Amino acid sequence: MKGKRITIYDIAKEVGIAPSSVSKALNNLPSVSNKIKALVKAKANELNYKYNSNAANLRSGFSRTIGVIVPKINVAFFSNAIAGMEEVCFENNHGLIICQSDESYEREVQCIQTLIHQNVDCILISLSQETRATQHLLEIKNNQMGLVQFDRVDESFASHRVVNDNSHAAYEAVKHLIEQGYKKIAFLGGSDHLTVYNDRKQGYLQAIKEADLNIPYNYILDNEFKTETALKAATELLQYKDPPDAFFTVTDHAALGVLKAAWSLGLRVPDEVGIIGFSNETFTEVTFPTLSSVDQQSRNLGKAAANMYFNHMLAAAPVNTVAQNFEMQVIESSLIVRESSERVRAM
Amino acid sequence: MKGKRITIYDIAKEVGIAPSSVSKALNNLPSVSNKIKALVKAKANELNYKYNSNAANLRSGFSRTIGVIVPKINVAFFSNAIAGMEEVCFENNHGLIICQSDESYEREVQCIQTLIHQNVDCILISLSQETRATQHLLEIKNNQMGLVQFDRVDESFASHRVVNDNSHAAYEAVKHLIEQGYKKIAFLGGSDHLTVYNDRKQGYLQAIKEADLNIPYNYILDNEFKTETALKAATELLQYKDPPDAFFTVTDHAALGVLKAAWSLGLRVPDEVGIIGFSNETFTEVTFPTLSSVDQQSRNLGKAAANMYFNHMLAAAPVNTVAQNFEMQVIESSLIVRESSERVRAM
DNA sequence: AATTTATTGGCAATCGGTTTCCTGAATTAA
DNA sequence: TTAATTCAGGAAACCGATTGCCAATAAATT
Repeated sequence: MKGKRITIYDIAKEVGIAPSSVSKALNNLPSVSNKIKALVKAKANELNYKYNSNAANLRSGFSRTIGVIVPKINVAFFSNAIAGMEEVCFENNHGLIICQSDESYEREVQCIQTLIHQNVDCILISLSQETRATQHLLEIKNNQMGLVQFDRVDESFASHRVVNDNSHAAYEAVKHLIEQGYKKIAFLGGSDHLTVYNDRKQGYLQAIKEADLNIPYNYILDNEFKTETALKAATELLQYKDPPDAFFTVTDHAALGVLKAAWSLGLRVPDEVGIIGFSNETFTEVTFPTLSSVDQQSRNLGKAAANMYFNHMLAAAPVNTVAQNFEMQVIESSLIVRESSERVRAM
Repeated sequence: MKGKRITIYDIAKEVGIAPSSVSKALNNLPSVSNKIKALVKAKANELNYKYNSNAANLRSGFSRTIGVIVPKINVAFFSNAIAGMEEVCFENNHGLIICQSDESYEREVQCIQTLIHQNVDCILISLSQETRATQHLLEIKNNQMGLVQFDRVDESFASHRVVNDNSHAAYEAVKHLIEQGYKKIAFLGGSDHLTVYNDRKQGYLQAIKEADLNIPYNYILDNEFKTETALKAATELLQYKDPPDAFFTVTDHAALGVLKAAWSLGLRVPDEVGIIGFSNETFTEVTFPTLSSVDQQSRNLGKAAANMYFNHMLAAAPVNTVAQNFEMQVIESSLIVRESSERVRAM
């Protein structure tokens, strides 16, 4: 740190008024005349003054910064969500600090510590795969900071939330498969302690039930959300004497695994095997055939999460801190029908 | 802001020593005994003390935070680079603030202002498409903050830099095409004021020249880095009476466009048309056929950019501020050969 | 035993805005 | 004209950690 930074004291001296008045002028407070305001602003500009948010934050208690913790920053869903958050923060003149837990509970706890030290005003978090406890979330609240859970949330922990309509989206997806004439629809799920995956499973089950389909129990698998494992699982299922004629998977990566399995077994998609994945990853548009998927509106979800803070927590006076009621927003997903699930009308 | 935050004063009172000693103990400074250190740390833990970085930063001048500005956060290359930076920052106990310029010069300037206000110690930046001037970069230096340009850099502006070996990588890619027997290799480039794209073009040209191939000038196009435009351009080129037999494109998206063009014209890839893209996007693995591409080691690049600060700027005493010599690191890319460029040995 | 040298810990200033309280002047009301 | 009310702007405390300097005690040296 070398060169002297321009401060409000420098401006005050130049203009010939008190530092406190400079502060008031720069913040457009009413107790200072327009003439002075203009003078101060002009001089600030002239001297190329940069206000020091550390100083301001220290005094005011607000950092005008919010933090976000995601499992993986380079997963399309999360990076899009972050892009949305960043947009909203920028509009509201707030900074955004990003941390990734790398799907580790321990890292997640560390991230929260870091953000507490940084004194962020609010934390937006999507839980890691490993996370079961919520002790660390409690600490956020103990430090008087805002908290918004998004996507991978713990429903038992009271806080504002933004989630997808996972169950309903899955229901629609499976219903679409049924409408296309598929009757033996297998399910490849995720870690079942994560509600996002579990909700998708419920949606699947509901659609199956409504259509009164008879699905063998071994068509319904958990923990098959990666390409490789899904490839293996699908290959096995498809070689049964009574194989599934369609797959609904909780991730696009799993859908890709199924596609590869069908391919290597010489089965035609969608004629002999229908496939729908989840998340609408970029690659779903370029596989052969292209993969149907559920689009989660991740960018909007991110915007909604950030707005949860700006609309419901920043302004809101902390009146009834005891009987708080938390907002819960559901972002609608939409089914993107591509080739892998649309049978040519040759029934 | 409600509940009182625990400060070093609280700890001091409880332990019965001065606040300054608490600070020294917590920072492991030598002028405090181990006994006191243990006492202080135990008490800090007990009281659940969180240190306030705003206060510390204000006094010390360092924020232990670095800022990164990228054109788009949700582009695989950048989100991976950011993931790498985040990792390095985390290891070094620094925060990372992320901003996106959205390919706009104006936004880029605003991002820099924001980061200056936040008082970050260093800014890592990859320039937007629109950016031509570097006035705003100068301001970073005027504010005594570190600056590292990465990927999309302005070579005329003196600063630390981390880039890919774009030219060489392109050269290798085109050489590979030539080795596969392609003779009429077209080039789809990017905005030519960006050195990254221009370097790739130079590498292409060099390989062409060395092989003494005769390429019609209209095979070499700029500003064709998106899927749609590349699709159109390739369709046109492929319908010439003397069409290209291969394409080298500066992005994978353009490569995808070419693939689609070949497809719709009924041309077989790689037999009749060879294709190599750039960036190794996720989707290159799942197209039909799969796309060869250049992997940029984006995560490593991000780590290198962040380490540039930790290794060369943080420790380095600002001795010869005038005759500074800037580090320039080149990250090696590697060619990933997939189906789209590997002709079955049927020559 | 006396004096020099280390070691340990405290005092107080400091970073740069923010905010409360207060004063003197200007405006309005009586 | 005098008293009451506004209003613009200033003085100073404050946020919480850091750090240079100093004092007191302990240790080492002669």
